[in-house]
Amino acid sequence: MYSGSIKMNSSRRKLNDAGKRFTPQRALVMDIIRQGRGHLDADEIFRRARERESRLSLSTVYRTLHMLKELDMVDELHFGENHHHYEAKPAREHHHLVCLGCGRVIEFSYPLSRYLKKAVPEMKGFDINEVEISVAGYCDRCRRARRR
Amino acid sequence: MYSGSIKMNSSRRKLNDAGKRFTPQRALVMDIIRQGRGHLDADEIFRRARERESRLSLSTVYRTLHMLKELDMVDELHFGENHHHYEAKPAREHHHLVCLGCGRVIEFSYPLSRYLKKAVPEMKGFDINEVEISVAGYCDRCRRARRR
DNA sequence: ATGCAATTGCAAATCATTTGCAATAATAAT
DNA sequence: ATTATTATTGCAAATGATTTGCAATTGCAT
Ligand SMILES: [Mn+2]
Ligand SMILES: [Mn+2]
Ligand SMILES: [Zn+2]
Ligand SMILES: [Zn+2]
Repeated sequence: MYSGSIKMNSSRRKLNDAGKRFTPQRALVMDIIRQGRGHLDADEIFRRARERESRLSLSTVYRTLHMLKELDMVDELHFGENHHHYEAKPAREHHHLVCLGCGRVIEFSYPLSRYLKKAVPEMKGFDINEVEISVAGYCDRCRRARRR
Repeated sequence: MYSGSIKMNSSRRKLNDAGKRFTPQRALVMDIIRQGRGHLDADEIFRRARERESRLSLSTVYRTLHMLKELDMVDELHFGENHHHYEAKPAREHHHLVCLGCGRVIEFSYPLSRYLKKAVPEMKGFDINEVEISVAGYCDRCRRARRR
């Protein structure tokens, strides 16, 4: 199903340490998220996984995504749609611009959590688990095309 | 269904100007969002509206929310759940802390859009329509209760 | 008051995600 | 290596949120 890479053993380790089993379907989903360069939704992950392993079920994809989120190996992104997107946990904090015209997702890094802690009084005593900025608008290309 | 207030006439104006009709069900939904001090989800809006007008349908609530969002009279909030929340378009830009323990929503103001435009190079040429920060974590109270 | 398009309620449809369960397979123990 | 123990899987059916088709109703310009 999926043979191996540098990342694979460390993934197996992480799962096993958490009392989880390292299955081929989980390896496949992880691989697709990593190769997909983030921002895939559950169904897209499912479709791509299916090309490689046609017996895989959508429930397994969902269950795996849950688990990976739980283990902090993926982030779940919310683009204001009614489904989520997933990306491999990135090294540095970054956020996303989503173009309402073409759907393109542009990443930018911005250490929001740090700024918030400094700048926002309501933040005192609040223990941050997860911060997400999302910006919707029109990218360069689409903006040009549309004004007129 | 709903009689009137200072806001009502301006709402009627806004709708009519946009070629929309000012119906009692729309007035009711708007009123509930305003009184509810924001952060209600569609179903909660529906339940509250129903107490006052039992024939109102859930589709009408959804259709109205869509329209109000389109006309920029409400904001749709995404708390990382699989449904949305709504609040009357606020005067000043503010964002939300959501407590994973008790569900409480704490507001804070932070002019993110301004900062982003200054600080983020990817922002050049991007035309912002909507910016949302959401922070999930544990509030003061819950944090205390939980550690141990 | 009239006419007509916009809006409504209702039921059925759709979309995203979850769940129950019996069969299968990953790991730990032999 | 074999076996036993349980987590995991696939599948089908359930759920939750939102949307849609349609005939009946109603706002609003005339
Ligand atoms: Mn990203
Ligand atoms: Mn608010
Ligand atoms: Zn674009
Ligand atoms: Zn709390």
